[in-house]
Amino acid sequence: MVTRADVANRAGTSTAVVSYVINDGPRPVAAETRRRVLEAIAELGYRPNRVAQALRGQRSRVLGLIVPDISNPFYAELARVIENCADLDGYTLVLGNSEQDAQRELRYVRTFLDRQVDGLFLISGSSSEELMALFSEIAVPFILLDRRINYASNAYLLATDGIAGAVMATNHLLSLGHRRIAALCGPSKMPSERAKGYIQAMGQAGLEPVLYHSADFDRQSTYDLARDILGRSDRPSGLFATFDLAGISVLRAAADCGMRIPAEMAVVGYDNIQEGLYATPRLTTIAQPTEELGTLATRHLTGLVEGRIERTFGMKLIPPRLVIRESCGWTGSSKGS
Amino acid sequence: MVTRADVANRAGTSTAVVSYVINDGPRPVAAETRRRVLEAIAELGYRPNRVAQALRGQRSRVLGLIVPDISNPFYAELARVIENCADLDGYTLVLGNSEQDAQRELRYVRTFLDRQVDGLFLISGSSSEELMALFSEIAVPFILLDRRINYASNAYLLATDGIAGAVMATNHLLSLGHRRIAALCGPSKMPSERAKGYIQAMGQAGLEPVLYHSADFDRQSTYDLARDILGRSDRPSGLFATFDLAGISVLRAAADCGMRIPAEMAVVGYDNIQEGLYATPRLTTIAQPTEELGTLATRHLTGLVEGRIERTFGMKLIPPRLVIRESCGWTGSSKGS
DNA sequence: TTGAAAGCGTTACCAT
DNA sequence: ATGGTAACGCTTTCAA
Repeated sequence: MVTRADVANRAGTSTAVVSYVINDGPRPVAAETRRRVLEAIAELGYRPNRVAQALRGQRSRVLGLIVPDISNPFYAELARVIENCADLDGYTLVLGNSEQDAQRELRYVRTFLDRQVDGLFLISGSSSEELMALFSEIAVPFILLDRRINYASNAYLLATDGIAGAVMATNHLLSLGHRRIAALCGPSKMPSERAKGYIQAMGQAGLEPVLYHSADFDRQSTYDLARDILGRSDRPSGLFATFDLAGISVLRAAADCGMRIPAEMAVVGYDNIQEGLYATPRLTTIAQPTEELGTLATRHLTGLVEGRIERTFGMKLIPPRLVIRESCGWTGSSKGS
Repeated sequence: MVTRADVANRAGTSTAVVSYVINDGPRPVAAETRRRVLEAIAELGYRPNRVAQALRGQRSRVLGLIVPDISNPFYAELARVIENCADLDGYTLVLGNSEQDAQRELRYVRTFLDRQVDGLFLISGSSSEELMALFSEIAVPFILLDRRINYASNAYLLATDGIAGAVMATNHLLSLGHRRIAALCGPSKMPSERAKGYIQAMGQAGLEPVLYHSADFDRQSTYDLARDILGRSDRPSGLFATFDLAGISVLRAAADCGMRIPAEMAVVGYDNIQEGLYATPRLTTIAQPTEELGTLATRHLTGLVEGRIERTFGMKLIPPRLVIRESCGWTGSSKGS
């Protein structure tokens, strides 16, 4: 490994001066000396050791991202945006799959902290209570993403407005004339904003909410639940799947039950993952602006890290939007995207 | 930050001894001293700084993963397996999206190397020639994953046998009676093993291969291409999509053209991403054993890193397997999974 | 059995 | 304008 000392040696100067030219400061270097240093760097193919820099300075230029499951398309799409954005700002991303497990989340937070990450993105699958213990440990800027937590603490939260989105979804079904509308949610131990929005909209319409909970957030368990729901005699005519993966499972389950969508049942999803646009029928859904969410999150976090932004605690809710496609029938108002 | 010195202080001993108890060596510690140290660690909540450890030792316990695009389900699923496996072995994963760009791959390799990763997984989107420059820079154990590269160098390659898989796919179509079989491939600048296998199988059957190339590996461009193919008067009766994302685009395009699958056209995909099992119709495909691939890759890389495995250059090809579902019609032989 | 100290590659302060 | 050097937190050798 070629080190700074080698460069200094070759350029006939000291390591301090090499630092000055590399970092353009904190002190000036004579033009001629700078030239020699640059030359030595090029000749030796020297590149600074980031680990040493991280140890010495306070900055590693590494950001941590903890997601429940990277193979879930929504998180994968978000991770892509964040990684790209971070890379643009000169940050490297370390990744952790928490599997919705509070213990694992905590473990990753610690590991990342021990690795001196400059900041942390956390898409938590845990409840607010479980998170409290975690919060107090996080000594770097961090952003809670996507899942709305009942934080009483030092977090900055960035998400789409789940209540508003769910209200939109439910109202869309309502506007299409449906009255027996159910919601397909994830595991019940995690009451979501989306369920709340659905309940609220149903209440406003004077209707009784019906919630179904899947065992997990994956395809298999949502498919199983969907089969179950579709097989019931009191099955709803409109279904709000609180995440697209579940919505797509419903599509599949309906096909397997010989039930046509949207003719015999309307389905709205939530997230707007790419897959929904290619599903058959195309899934009507509530769009989270993934690009915007990821970009804002990264900008904010790097801003915090670099001290360009004042560390304010609070949250920013991005308005979701309804994307009308085929799974609820046409209203003729939009073609969707 | 609580450091080793604080612990030593509190325990009334030296930092060396603290090291000995933490690392269980390299030298023994008296039971009583060890007790005091452990106590101090617990009381102070001390955790070793991994950056300092990495700088001092030669090991960072970080592995790099470079994928073309983490939002591609196949890579996301693979990344998940790798991350889990690495975590089990005590390694943290850093992630890079290369976007199939040789320049970006090189940039990530360098960045990761500068961060002292212990090893590297590379799923390259580049040609063998472009990679040569890159290979020579990699000074740590590394594994080429999934894409078969014409390496002449120091890489260990782990992939499913693309030729065998493509032959399987083509033969399946052939066995169903199809004669006009085309292959839908990714960008032509990247001739794939899969295309070769298809050509080979067609040749063996005395048939003329027909290759179509999409502009990119994403859904949009494969969908566009599929529309184009389906609209042709000389359209094939069987289509081999060399990756599932493309296969699913074909499904969608067919629905939009009013063409029924498998009745009017048979489709086989490749990769066996989860999505294919929930698509309508369910996609018949060639399965890459993602779990096995990721596990083997990680085991091998950590083995290399830890010197448990001799560094042999070469490749390991895992046999793919045909998963028969609905998109080619039934042969009655298997129900698929 | 344990303490002191060198050294990993940087950075930045104190000198000159 | 530049050289020397301490310090970042850790590991391990050398001495005791």
